Amino acid sequence: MEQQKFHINKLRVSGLRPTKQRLAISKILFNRRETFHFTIEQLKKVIEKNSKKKISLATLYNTVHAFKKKGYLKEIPLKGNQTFFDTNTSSHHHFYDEDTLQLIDIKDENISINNLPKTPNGKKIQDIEITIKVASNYQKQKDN
Amino acid sequence: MEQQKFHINKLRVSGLRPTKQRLAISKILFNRRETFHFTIEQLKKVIEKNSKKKISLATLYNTVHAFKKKGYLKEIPLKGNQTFFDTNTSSHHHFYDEDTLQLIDIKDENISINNLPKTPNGKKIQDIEITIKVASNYQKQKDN
DNA sequence: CTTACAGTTTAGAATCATTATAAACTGAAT
DNA sequence: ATTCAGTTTATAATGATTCTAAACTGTAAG
Ligand SMILES: [Mn+2]
Ligand SMILES: [Mn+2]
Ligand SMILES: [Zn+2]
Ligand SMILES: [Zn+2]
Repeated sequence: MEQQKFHINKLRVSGLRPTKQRLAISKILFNRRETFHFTIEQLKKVIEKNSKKKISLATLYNTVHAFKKKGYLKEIPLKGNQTFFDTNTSSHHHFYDEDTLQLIDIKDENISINNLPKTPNGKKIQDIEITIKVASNYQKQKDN
Repeated sequence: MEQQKFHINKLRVSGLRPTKQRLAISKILFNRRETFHFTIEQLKKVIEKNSKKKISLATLYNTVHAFKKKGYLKEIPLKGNQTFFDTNTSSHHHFYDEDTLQLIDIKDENISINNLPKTPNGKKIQDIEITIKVASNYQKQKDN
């Protein structure tokens, strides 16, 4: 288990105790080649499949927010009842598939916005993240 | 009251009975020169100021959703606990002031996105709306 | 190896925006 | 005036998230 040590160290460095729960969640979130986009509810299901001991919902919330605070996760601004998290913490854009409710990273670094108007007086831009809703054409638009 | 007739007609044409409540809400929403961005809670407060008879919260929700369905309001995709509505129903972009929690229309028609990557297979773009978060520079970024 | 304790986990309660329910009310057609 | 579908309303229900306070545990010190 080389990964194990890696995650333990990462947690220690962050001032977070490497508990069983945090390690289990770390493995599921960060032992991946691809970006992982998820809601807490989705994460719960993955945990229930992969882990024998159950982790309480409160701990899932606690841990995900702790990871976010430490910069290991990003929260994705998306309207809807549930909040999305993203293991890709760089500033980037998304397609949002309204059929499957899945986020898809836009890897193209060349995407750009032109002719941006001046920002309101005394304000600075904090963040620009574009979410492009896509769906199968024939379907009715969601009543979101 | 020319406006009154206008709103009554608009409601009738839409297949909505022109009730006292709907007329009161119509006046507040649509007798404006500027776009109005609001949450239900904000609308409730404006109503309470301007109208002697109170309108139940359920009716506010019902009416706003009815107006949205008829195309007189747009729901703005914005993360957060409360949903925003917009009297400007055209496709357009926003600044979101994180200090005041206010939406501001971007009127510049020339804004454009360049180098958009191809959409996922079999999917069509439904909507692109950009929300640019702004805030006073000196402030800490919101823990949204 | 024990002890001690801050940090962590947990079940369950609380919160809060929104939606559902079902009874009372009302606009408007007859 | 009568009638009834459409509407309003108080209230309950829902569902995601946060809070609470008690039990537990990683680890530093002895
Ligand atoms: Mn809605
Ligand atoms: Mn959060
Ligand atoms: Zn992403
Ligand atoms: Zn607008």
